Amino acid sequence: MVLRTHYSGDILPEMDGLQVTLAGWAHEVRDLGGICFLVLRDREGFAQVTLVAKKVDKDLLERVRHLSRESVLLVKGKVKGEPKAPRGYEIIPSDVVVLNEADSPLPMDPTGKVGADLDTRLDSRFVDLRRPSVLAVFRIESEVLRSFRNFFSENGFIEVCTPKVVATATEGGTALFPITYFEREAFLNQSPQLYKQMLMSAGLDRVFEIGPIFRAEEHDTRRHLNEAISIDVEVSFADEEDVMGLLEKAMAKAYGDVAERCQKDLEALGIELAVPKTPFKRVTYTEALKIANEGRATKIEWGDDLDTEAEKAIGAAIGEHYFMTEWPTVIKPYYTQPFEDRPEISRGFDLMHPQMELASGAQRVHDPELLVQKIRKQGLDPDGFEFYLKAFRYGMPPHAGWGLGLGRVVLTMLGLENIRDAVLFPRDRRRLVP
RNA sequence: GUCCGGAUAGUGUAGAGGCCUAUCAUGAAGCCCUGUCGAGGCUUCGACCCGGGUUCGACUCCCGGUCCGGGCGCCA
Repeated sequence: MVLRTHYSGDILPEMDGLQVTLAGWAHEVRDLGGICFLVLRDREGFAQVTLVAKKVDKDLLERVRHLSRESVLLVKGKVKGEPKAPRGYEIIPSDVVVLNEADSPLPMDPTGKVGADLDTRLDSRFVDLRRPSVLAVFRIESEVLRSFRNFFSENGFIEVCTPKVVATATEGGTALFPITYFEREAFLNQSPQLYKQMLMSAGLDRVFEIGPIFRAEEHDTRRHLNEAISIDVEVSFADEEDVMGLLEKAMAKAYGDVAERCQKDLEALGIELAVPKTPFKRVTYTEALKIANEGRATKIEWGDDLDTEAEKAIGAAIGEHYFMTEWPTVIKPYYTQPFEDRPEISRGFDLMHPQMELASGAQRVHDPELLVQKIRKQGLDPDGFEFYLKAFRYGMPPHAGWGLGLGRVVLTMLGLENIRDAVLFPRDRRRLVP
């Protein structure tokens, strides 16, 4: 049985006289003596509950006056259209039921009158999220997810779920979290990459997955976490240009959907969202390197990965979303297809926001011989990849795909300062709780 | 990992050897108040991260630790 009849946001001044039951938290009590205002907060906003001393039951007034902030309440009463009240209405209560009392003092101030450090906020995330501007980020994130799912659905994709517990450090390179799997050692997967590819051999043709990835790197920055949500896509009989096209369309649609459907949340954040124009610019690695090396003391050599300074310089020069293409084959993973006529350059790409990398993808190697060769070249043992390589020997179509970080999409979309602001319960080098 | 900065009531802060019995806001408790909307007024409560050192005296200076923030690194 749902206790409430309406959210605060559902009520309009025209509903004057209607009997309603609201459920939520005691945001504030303003006692003026002869009149007392209780502000009830729920997910959709605030409702003012007005108690006039002379007209209301004495016990009820005393109870409301002594409510502890953030106690959970049921307010039964009548809607009264009232121009003096916020949003043009107030509730004249017949009863206020305390469902659960909140302790005092609170671990942080949910009204936002007094600030709190990010660390304090994350320690008490359940209170932090009671602030509309904090909740707004996650409603927008929900809309981004909805938008991507719709986009994939409209484009003939199958949504899949691949295992997060895996046997081997499949891709090499990045550090994995080891776990105990009965009597064996296992790992938390760093990417659904290999599984997506196997599903191409299976003939699923177009798949996407939205799920967690885990990286045991000891990075300590505003844009890295050890657990992240990846939006992963793989498409058969397609090349890198095809999947870049999908990615930029999906991104523009996500921005468009948020701009259209999350106006209240954007307002709460004070953001006017500009939808990026498609197609995004294509910048080759070689061109980007030229920009990065301008006026730089220690030049980056062709074939080296770009450091943070370079990424920022290029981002500043381009000023909008762009794809970085034609990466040197040596700095891309083994499953990245090299150009047939110029094997030193690959069909890998990154989707960049001026501030940071958002996604990375490629036309994949589908020839098993070449794949084995490239695995060896990367210093890895093909025997460990047998479960994966097997899928390439019995009819693997050419395919391409990408992986996009959800947190970074939200972070850059909303201009947040820290990836931790875009994740409900972030996991980093130090934080494992809550 | 490394460099820089920081740690003061529940929360956010001021104070830079004795002025500290530590500032302000918020909060909590109480009182006054009939239209508040960050209500207002009055009273009360509540704190110097840990360990060592320097000094007559340390919240303040020095050393070490822990934790936090930022930059970089690491990040197929």
